[in-house]
Amino acid sequence: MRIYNTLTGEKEDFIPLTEGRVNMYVCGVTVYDICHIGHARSAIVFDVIQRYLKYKGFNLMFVRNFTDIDDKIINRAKKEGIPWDEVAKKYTEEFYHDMDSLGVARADIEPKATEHIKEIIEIVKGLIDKGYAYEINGSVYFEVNKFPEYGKLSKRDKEDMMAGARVEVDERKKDPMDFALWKASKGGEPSWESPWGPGRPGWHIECTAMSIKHLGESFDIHGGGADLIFPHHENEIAQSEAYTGKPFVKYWVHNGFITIDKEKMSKSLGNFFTIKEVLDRYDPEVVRFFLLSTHYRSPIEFSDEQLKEAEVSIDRYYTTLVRIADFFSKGGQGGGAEKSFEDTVNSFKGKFHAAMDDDFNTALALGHIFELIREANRFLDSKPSGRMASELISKTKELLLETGRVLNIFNRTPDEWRRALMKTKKILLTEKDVMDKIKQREEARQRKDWTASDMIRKGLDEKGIILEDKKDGTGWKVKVG
RNA sequence: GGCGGCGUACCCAAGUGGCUAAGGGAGAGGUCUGCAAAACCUUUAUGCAUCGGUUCAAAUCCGAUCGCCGCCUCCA
Repeated sequence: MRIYNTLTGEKEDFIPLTEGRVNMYVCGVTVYDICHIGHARSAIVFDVIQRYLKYKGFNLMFVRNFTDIDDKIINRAKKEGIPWDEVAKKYTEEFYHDMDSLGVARADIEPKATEHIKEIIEIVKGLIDKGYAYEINGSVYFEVNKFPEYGKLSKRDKEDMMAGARVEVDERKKDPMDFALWKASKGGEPSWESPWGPGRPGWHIECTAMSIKHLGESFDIHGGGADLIFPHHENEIAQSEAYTGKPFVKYWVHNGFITIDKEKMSKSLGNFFTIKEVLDRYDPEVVRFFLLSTHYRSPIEFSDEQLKEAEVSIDRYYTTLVRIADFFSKGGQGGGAEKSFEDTVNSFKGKFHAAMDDDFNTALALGHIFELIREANRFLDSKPSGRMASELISKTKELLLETGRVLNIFNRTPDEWRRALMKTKKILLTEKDVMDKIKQREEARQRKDWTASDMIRKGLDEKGIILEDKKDGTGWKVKVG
C-alpha cells in the first residue's frame, strides 16, 4: 500500500510503526457554525481511508477531535447571545447530524479541547522548561527560532514567510513568527486556571495534547484539509517534537479543496454551500459518490451538473441490481460469453485493491466498479442459464456489495434508493398512485390503445416517473439527472 | 515576492516511461420495443496546454513559455 506523504512530497510505501496496527489522527472541526460541503469532503475522505484500513485488516485506532474553545466560538456566542459552551454543543450536534446523513462513521475517540486542559498545561509547562517557550503577561508563546526544522512540512523557510509580511505582528512576542500556546484571558472570556494565570489554550496545542494522549508520542497518520498544512500542522510538529524529542507523525495526509468557479470554497469568500443545503436537493449517497469520483488530493469543482451525473451513475448501479434480482427470480434460457465474464469477475477484486492501495484512488476504484457493471449487464443480456451463470452473477453481486461497503455507498436496496429519490425529488405521487396508473395503462395496452397508454406514460413522466416495459410486466423508476 | 500544485475528448475524470490513453455523462448511429425506457453494440483524443530536450521508447522525466489555482491571515 502506498500513501502520499506531504512531509516528503512523495508517495511512500505504507509501513506502520507497529506491524498490523495503525494510529490515525484527523483534525475535525471548530464547532462555531454549520458545516459546509468542504467539511464534508474532508470527513468523507478520511472516513473512506478509515474503512479501507480496517478492511485491509489493520488494527486501527482513529481519533478525530472537536475544537470547542476558540475565538470564533467566543465571537459566535456574543452574536447569538448564548454561552460559549452552548455554541459548541449546538454545532457539535449539527456536525453529527450532517455526518450521520453522509454515512461518515464516528471515530474511535472524539476528544474535545476543553476536556484536555490539564494535558495542555502539562505540555506548555514542559516546553517552557525545555526552553522552547516563554511567557509574557500571562500568555505563552512557542519560540520558532529554537526549532531548526520549522517549515519542514510546508516546505518554506522563515525568511520567505517574513518576506510575505502578512504575519500579524504582536509587539509582545520575541519574533513575529512565534505562536501562542496559551492565551491570557481578557476580561469576560472563558478561562481556566494555569501557572500563568487564567487563560485558554492556543489553537495548535490541543491537537498535540490530544493526539499524544490517545495515540502516543509518535503515530502513523495525521490528516486534515490542505489548508491546515500551514500554520496548524507545521506548528503541531514544532511543539510536539520539541516536547517529546521524537518524530511526531510518520505520514501526513491532506485532502484538496472544493472549488466554485475554480476558486476555493471558503467561509471568508462566502462562496460555500452548507451540507444541509446540498442534502435538500441531492441524496447523501449522491454527494458521497460525487466527492469520491475525484482523487482526494485534487481540487474538485462543485456543480449541479456533476452532482446530477453522480445521481445518474448511482441509478445505473441500482438498475443493474434490479436486473440481477430479476435474473434470480426468473432465470434465463440462453447463454453467452461466460468465459470472458468470468475473467472480468475474477480480476475485479485485484483491480479494486490495487486502486485503493495506490494512495486511496477512489476514482479509479469506481471506474473498475462501473466496468464490472457494464460487463454484468452485457452478460445478463445474453440471457444466461445454468449453475455456472448463477454463481457468476451471485459473485458479482457480492463483489459489488463488498467494495461498496468500503466506500460506504451502494449499500441500499434498489427499492430504498427509489424511495429516497422520491423524497429528494419531492415527487408528490405515492407508490400506490404509480401502481394504479400502471394498471390502467396495462389495460389500455391489452386493448392496443396506444394513445391512452402513451398518455398515461407521459403524465407520469411529467411528474418524474419513468416506466419500463419488460417481458412480464411494467417496472417504474424515478427520473434522474 | 517566496513556496507548491494543476492544464488528458463536448463535459467530468483515471493514468506519472513501453500492449489498442480506464470509467461516467452528453451527442450520433444501431440492436431490442407497439412506440418508448433500460440494457447492450458502434462511434467521438495517431492525441494528453505550447515549444524544445533526454531516451530504443514520454501524457508520464528535464528545461522554457502560456494559462489557471492554492498556501504564506481564520479556514476542511
